[in-house]
Amino acid sequence: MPAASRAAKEHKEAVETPRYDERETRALGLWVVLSRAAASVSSLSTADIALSELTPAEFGVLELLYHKGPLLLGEVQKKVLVSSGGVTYIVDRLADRGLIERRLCPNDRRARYAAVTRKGKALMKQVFPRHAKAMADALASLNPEEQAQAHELLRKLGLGAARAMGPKAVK
Amino acid sequence: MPAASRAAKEHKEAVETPRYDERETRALGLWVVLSRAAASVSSLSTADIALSELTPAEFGVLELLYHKGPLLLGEVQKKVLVSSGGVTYIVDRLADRGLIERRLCPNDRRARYAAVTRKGKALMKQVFPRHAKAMADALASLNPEEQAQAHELLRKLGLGAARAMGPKAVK
DNA sequence: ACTAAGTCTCTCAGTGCTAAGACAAAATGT
DNA sequence: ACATTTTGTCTTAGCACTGAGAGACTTAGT
Repeated sequence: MPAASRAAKEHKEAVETPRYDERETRALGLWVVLSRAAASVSSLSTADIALSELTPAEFGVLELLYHKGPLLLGEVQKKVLVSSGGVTYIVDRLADRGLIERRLCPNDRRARYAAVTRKGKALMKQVFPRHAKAMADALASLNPEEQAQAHELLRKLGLGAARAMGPKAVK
Repeated sequence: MPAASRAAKEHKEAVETPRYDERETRALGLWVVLSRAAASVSSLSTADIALSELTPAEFGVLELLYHKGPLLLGEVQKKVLVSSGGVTYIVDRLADRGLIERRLCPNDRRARYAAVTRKGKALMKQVFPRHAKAMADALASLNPEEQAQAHELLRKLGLGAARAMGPKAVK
């Protein structure tokens, strides 16, 4: 963008946007419905997951490993957005129940893989389809077209917000 | 992803990826971007609120009382979606810091009002505008039109999900 | 009146998580 | 070769909640 037209645009906004806080009102309103929608859907998701005697975070890790195969704990952490201590805790619990197991990493003696056991696979095979259906039902108030629109908007929003918080990784 | 290439990709580690129907795939994908977007925006919100030495829940209660005036604790609970024990806890903390105070209810001796003190008002007066701006920035990757679309879709989604979980109040 | 049921707040034990730091191993620089 | 920095996981302490229940009070039914 040429400097001249940018300056023109800035001038224009400064002049023609007297109600500066309309932007904020709109944003706050959107943030309210966003967090409420997420909370409601999350509540349905959690309720379904609880039927399997798992917490959402446990389910998240188990499902991740089920669909992606064995992963290093650090990779798991990046995917599920939990602190490093949290990953250890969750993996401990799943391992105690025999649903996953830790494996040594041949190239790096600090690292550990987490891998779903046969028991874990059996559980997911039984539980995941029901969960998928529960989520489809939870979002059914939007028709496919609307879901596609929402998906695109939220993707954009999520990326923008993630960028805005900088590369601030979860520790 | 075409079924053929997915099958080829799976060959590596014997990961079982049964085919789910399109409705469920779409719903799961939407749920992922929804929760990620909410998490990112929430993270920005929390970071801003933390500058005032408040947790998000404390800020939520304080802001609610600031804008709506004194409310019974039960009313507060309904608005901020926290358990009854949580409301007591949060109100305790805000009251300890002198930002709000409890008041007797003339008509019902069980009930208590929570009301923002002068100190609490002063804090909000100083902090809220900055927070509003922070949220506007956090959502700025969507233009006003897109924000309006997202608002409408999320409102619909949230209402549908809330209805689906029945009148299951927070205890 | 009296009882039963409902409502409002608070208590308390328990939980899933975070943050900070410790430790070991690996990568990088010198 | 060695020192430094970085990386990957685990440990520990602590926190912001939740859930179940109790006590105090009100309301409704008889």
